[in-house]
Amino acid sequence: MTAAKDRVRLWLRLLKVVRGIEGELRENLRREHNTTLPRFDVMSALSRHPEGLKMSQLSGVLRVSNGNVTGIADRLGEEGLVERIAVPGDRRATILRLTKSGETVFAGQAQAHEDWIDDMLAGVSPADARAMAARLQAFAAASEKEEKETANAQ
Amino acid sequence: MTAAKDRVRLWLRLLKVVRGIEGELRENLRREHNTTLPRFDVMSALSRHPEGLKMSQLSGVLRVSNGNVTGIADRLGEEGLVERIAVPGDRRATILRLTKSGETVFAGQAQAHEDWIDDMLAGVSPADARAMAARLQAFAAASEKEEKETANAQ
DNA sequence: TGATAGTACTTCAACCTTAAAATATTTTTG
DNA sequence: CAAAAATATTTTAAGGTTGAAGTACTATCA
Repeated sequence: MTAAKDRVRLWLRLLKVVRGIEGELRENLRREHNTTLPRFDVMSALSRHPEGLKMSQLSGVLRVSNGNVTGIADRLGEEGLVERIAVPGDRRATILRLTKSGETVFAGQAQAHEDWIDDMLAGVSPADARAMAARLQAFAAASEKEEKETANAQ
Repeated sequence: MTAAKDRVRLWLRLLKVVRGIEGELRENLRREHNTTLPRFDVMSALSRHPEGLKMSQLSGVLRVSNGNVTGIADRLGEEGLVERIAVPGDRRATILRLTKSGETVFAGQAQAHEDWIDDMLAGVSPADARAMAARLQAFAAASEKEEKETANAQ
């Protein structure tokens, strides 16, 4: 009975902490780098795939809708930070990748991001950080597994 | 040096888990209750204050912008779930509160919300939930304290 | 091969979100 | 008291987000 209440309380705390950090990141990105968290997320994903990602792969790894990525890619493209590249052999698909300029700009943002997080989570020891990350990883893995099984059962 | 990387990894995991749960909640709210998370959040805050909250108090407790609450209140108002009430003695302010209908509707949503969370976090024991919630609470308190001191120092 | 199903992406309408500007009112203060 | 500062809310412009509909292309298979 109370178990549910305990879990809800945990969820609300989790949400509050994450939203707080997210808000501060958003504000820092805007103020110091004139960008947004979604743009940062897209560039971050692309930076981990120097050869680029198809639009659909990108929305897959970011877990956002297809149409969403279209708009962000458009705006990043206008600023010359990313470019769309045709996929040989499939005229439906497009690959998005960072431009040289995009790589340079992102490098600066990524370093700042790491510093901000390190600062905000300074109260968490590296050991605790690793322990919690491992727990969360286990939880996320279990959730995904269950999701798949549910999907298969349909 | 690695401390920063450990903390960033923790942050990314945290973000992933919270976004996953948030996404599922959003989808459930839409599918089963024809509403959204922001609307649920507003009604939840109001349900904890049966006498209503001023618009500014509401944006304060939800930690969102003023203009944001205006729009959500408008839409909830159109459906008769909340009502704006004049504040005697201050014609600038408005109090927002749940209508009878809003209370009834929210009661159903809140129960479903609790069930969903309990289900999604079933893998977390009540003891673990309490322990983590306490940690997060301490972290949030420390962050807020620091924020205040920084503000005062200016 | 040619209809049909499937895939990749974009567009659309509706809503959420913010920061900044605008409006209206109250409080402070010279 | 009148001007100025502060407060409470709304409006606005720009962007983010979704699910669904639309467009274009590719794959299947009868």
